[in-house]
Amino acid sequence: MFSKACEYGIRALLYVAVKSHGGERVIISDIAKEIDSPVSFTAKILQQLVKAAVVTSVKGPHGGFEITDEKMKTTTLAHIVEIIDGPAIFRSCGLGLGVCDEGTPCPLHFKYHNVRSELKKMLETSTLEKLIQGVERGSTHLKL
Amino acid sequence: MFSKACEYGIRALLYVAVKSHGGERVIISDIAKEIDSPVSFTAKILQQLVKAAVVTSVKGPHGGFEITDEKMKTTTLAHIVEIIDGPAIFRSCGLGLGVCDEGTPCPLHFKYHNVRSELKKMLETSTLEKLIQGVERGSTHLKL
DNA sequence: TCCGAAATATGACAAAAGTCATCTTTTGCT
DNA sequence: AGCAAAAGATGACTTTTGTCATATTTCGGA
Ligand code: FES
Ligand code: FES
Repeated sequence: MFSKACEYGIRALLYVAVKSHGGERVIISDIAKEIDSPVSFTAKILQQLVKAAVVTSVKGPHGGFEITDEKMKTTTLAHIVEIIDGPAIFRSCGLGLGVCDEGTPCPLHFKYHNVRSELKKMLETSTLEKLIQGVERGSTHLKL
Repeated sequence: MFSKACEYGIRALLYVAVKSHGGERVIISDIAKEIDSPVSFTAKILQQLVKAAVVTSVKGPHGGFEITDEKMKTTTLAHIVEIIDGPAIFRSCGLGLGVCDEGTPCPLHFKYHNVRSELKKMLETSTLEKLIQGVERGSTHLKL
């Protein structure tokens, strides 16, 4: 469904959000350990998200990643997926036609369109703030 | 969402089904032309589907691929996706956790589970027979 | 029986995704 | 000023996915 980069990116961001919520900055090695992901790859993805201004980074001693309460509230999974995997999943044809167009629909178009809308809605209504609540409560997990 | 192999496979099967419905066998070069796909790659995928007994092939002059009315009725997109891409899309965690388990759910689990079920239902209720109706009517397309 | 048409099998190759390692830059602290 | 800790940048490498090409097998028909 999503790329590995996207999966790691979301999990990393959620972990940063949990820590930032508790007032702590977090370093990449800690993130990778806590979400069980490759360190360097995770770093690359976080860089993308820093550029996209979703998360902020601080270099040097006692540096690390952090995310503001404001960003937690306004950033949705839809944003993150679009940044990392691009908009294709929200727009492209399920059967691989060049464009997904009501004018020349593929045989699956109308049904697929529904499911895709559900997915989109789900991602658009999932903010980081909401998602970390379960993690803080210990009822949901970022690794197994 | 689906791999290219899967997209080509579905489109190829639908084209075979349309032709078989009209009593014609169809050769690989014709399929590739009509669904706008690479010939050799499409051949490989069709071989997989022949092994899985979804479609039948006949070698030699006037050979080609064909699919019975019975198979068109009973074969769903869910079957095809599972044959080509495997069962991961129906079962794996949206955030890449090793297993998708109610016991140790990821923060997205419950919402994701819903969407995934919708997708599954959609694919399970889409038989080849139903899907080719639009193609025969000219209202849906296998290439643009 | 021989020829040609077709699927099948195999492997080389290219592109993309994912992983790993190394070096550079920035910055707080002593 | 110098050290060490951290992100940032870069590139090599591996694996997976997708593509292309070539040989082999099967079989109908002249
Ligand atoms: S045209 Fe295929 S999903 Fe819209
Ligand atoms: S555990 Fe992540 S989707 Fe079920």
